[in-house]
Amino acid sequence: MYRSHTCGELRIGDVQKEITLAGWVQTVRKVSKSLIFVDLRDRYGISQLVFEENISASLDEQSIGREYVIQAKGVVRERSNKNPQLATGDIEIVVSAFQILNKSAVPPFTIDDNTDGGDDLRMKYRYLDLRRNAVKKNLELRYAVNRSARNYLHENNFMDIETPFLIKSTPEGARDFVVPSRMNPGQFYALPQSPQTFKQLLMVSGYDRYYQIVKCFRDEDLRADRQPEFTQIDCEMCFVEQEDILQMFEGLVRRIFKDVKGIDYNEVITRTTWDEAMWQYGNDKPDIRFGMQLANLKFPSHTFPGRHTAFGEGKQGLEGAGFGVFDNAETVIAIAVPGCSEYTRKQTDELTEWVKRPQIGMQGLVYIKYNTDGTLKSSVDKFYTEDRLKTIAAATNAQPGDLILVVAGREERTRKAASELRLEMGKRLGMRREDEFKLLWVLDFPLFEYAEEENRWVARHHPFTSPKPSDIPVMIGNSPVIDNPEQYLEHPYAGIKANAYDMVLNGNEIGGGSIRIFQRELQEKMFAALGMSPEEANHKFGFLLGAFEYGAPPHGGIAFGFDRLCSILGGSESIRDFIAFPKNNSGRDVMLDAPGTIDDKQFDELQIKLNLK
RNA sequence: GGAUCGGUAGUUCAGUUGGUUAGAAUGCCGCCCUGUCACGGCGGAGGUCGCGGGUUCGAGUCCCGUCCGGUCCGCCA
Repeated sequence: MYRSHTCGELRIGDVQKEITLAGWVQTVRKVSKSLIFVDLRDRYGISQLVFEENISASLDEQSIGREYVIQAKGVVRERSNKNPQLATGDIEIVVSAFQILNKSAVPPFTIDDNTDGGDDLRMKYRYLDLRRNAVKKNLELRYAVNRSARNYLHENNFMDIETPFLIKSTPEGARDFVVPSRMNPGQFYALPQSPQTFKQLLMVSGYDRYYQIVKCFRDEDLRADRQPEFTQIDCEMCFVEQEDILQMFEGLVRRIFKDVKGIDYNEVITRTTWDEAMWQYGNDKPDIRFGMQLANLKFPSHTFPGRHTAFGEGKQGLEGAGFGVFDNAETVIAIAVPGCSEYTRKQTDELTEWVKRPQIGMQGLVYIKYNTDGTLKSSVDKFYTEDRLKTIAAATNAQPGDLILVVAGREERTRKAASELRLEMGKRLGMRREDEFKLLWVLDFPLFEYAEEENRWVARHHPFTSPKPSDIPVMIGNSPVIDNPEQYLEHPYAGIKANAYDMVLNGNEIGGGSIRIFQRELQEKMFAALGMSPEEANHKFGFLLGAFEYGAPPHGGIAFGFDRLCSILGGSESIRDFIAFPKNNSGRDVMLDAPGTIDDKQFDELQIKLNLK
C-alpha cells in the first residue's frame, strides 16, 4: 500500500505515530524557504503536511503544484495553531520523506467548494469536477439512497432481477433510442424507456416481488432536470391492490428519509385525487408545503362536473359588471397572496409582465388589494363596486393584508398560469424551503388523454394501466371512436379513471405507477382504444398477450425517479449534480464529445447509408 | 419545432453615446517572507473580444447570418 492512513482520519489521538499518506496537493503555502505547508487531499478529507528545514528545500526545488499526486511519510504532531474548520485541524504531519507519484498540469478551474469554473468547463473536465467536495457529497448521497432502497426492498422480499437493454421498439410513449443490428441488417434494437413489460412478465413467471435500480432511455428534448438516460427504482408486486402498493412504498420513502436525512417522516401522507389537485392547485403534482389554493371564480361546467364556483352553489360573482375580460373568459381563477396588499404599482406591473411572458401566456393580470384597514383597491375599480370586490375577496378566503391576483382566459392555459403564479409567489415569499419535505399521493388519474393531431386517445400513464374497476364497463361498452373532436370531453372515455398513482414530493413527481391489466381481453380492448388494430397489437405486444393466457396474476407496481429523488433530498434544483457523468442540454457528453460519427467500415458492416437533411 | 439570455485574459466577469494602448479579481510565473490554513508583500507574463459578412473615417460596442452554451414552451406513456 502506498499509504498507512487516509487524509481524513488522523486525530489528536494519533500524535507521535509514524504514518504515510498519499493524495492530491490541494494547496501549497510557502511561508519561507524552511517552512512550507501542503494540504493533502483524498476522498476522505484533508491533512496538513509540514515541510521544515532540509526537506522544505527539497520540496521547493521540485516546484510541486496543485493536484500533484504525492506520497509523504512522517510523524503526526499536535499543531501549535489549530484549525477548527478542518476535521484533522488539531494535527499535522511533519514530513521526513516524500515522493512525487505523478505531476499535474495546472487545472483549468480551482478544485474547491466555490470553484471558479463554469458549468460547461466543469463538464468537459468532469474527472476534475468530481474531485470537488461539493460534487462528491452528492454522489455519496446518491449511494446512500441506493443502499437504503435496496435494504428496504430486500427486507421486504423483493428480488433484484436484471432485464435487457437491447429490446424492441414500441409504439406509444416517448421516442426510442435505436441501435442497429449488424447480424440482422436493416433491423434495429431499441433501448428501453423502462423495463415495464419485462417486469410484468416476471410477475407472470411468479417472481412476485421484483425491483431494479436501472437505466431508462428516452430520446426527447431535454431540460435542466431531464437526462436522455436516467435511473429509476423500478418495482412490481403480485397479488396487490392499490392500497397495498401505497403502503409498501410509503414505507420505502420513509425509510429513505430516515437513512439518508435522519428524518422521521411519521405524519400521514396526504392523498388527493387528480380532479381535486387540478381544482385546488391547477397542477397534477402540487407543492403542498404552502396553501394559497386556487379560487375557481368561473369555469366551464364539463371540466369539473358537480362542482360549484368559489362564490357558492348556484351563485355568480363576476357577471353584470360590464368587465368584458371576465365576462368572455372560459375560466377565471384567483389566488390570495398573504401579506402582499402593500405591493406598489411597480411590483404589480412586474407581476403582470411575468404572466404575460410567452411561457405563461396570459393577456393580463387583475389584482385586488385587500388592505389591512379592510378597504379594497383593485385594478378593476371601474367595473366592480367595493361590495362586489368584497364578495370576490370572501370567495378567495383572503384576509386583510392579502393581495388577490386574478387570471382569466381559456380553461387549460388559465389553470396552468394560476398554478405557475402560485408557485412563483410561494417561491418569492420563501414558502418553498428546501429543508422542508411534504409528500403527497395523487390518485385516480384519467386513463386516457386526447391527442388532437391524431384525433385518438393515448394512454396517460401507459397502455398497461388498468382502469378503475367501475370504469371497465364504460370502456368495454363504448367505442373509442371520436366523432366530434371539438367535444371530445363529452366522450365517455374522457371520464374513465385509471388505477394509477403518483407520489409527489415538494411539487415534483418522484414516483408513479399503476395496477396493471392482467387479462388478455381487457388488454386487447386497451390496445384497440389506442387505435391499434388486432394485428398491430399482436405484432407489437403479442408476447404480453400470450403471457396473459398462461395464468397471469393480478399485479401492479411503481417506479421512482432516482436522480430527481436524490436532487430533492440534496436540496438542489439540478439532477446533473447527482450524476457522475451527465449529459448537457443537447444530450451531448462534452467530455467524450459524444455522440460522434462512426467509421465508414462500421457503416458498411451495418449496411447503413446516411441521408442527412 | 418555437421563445429568450449569454459567448471579452487559463477562469469568473466589467467594458459608458461607436473614438487613445480593452480593464478587475482570481489563477499562473519569478523574487521575498519561520506558523500558514482564502497566507502575506513586490514584480511579471497572459487577448484573433465565438465565427463570417455588413454599416462607418473608425466596431468588443450597431445590423444580418451562423456556431456553441444556459433557461423555458411544445415534447417527455
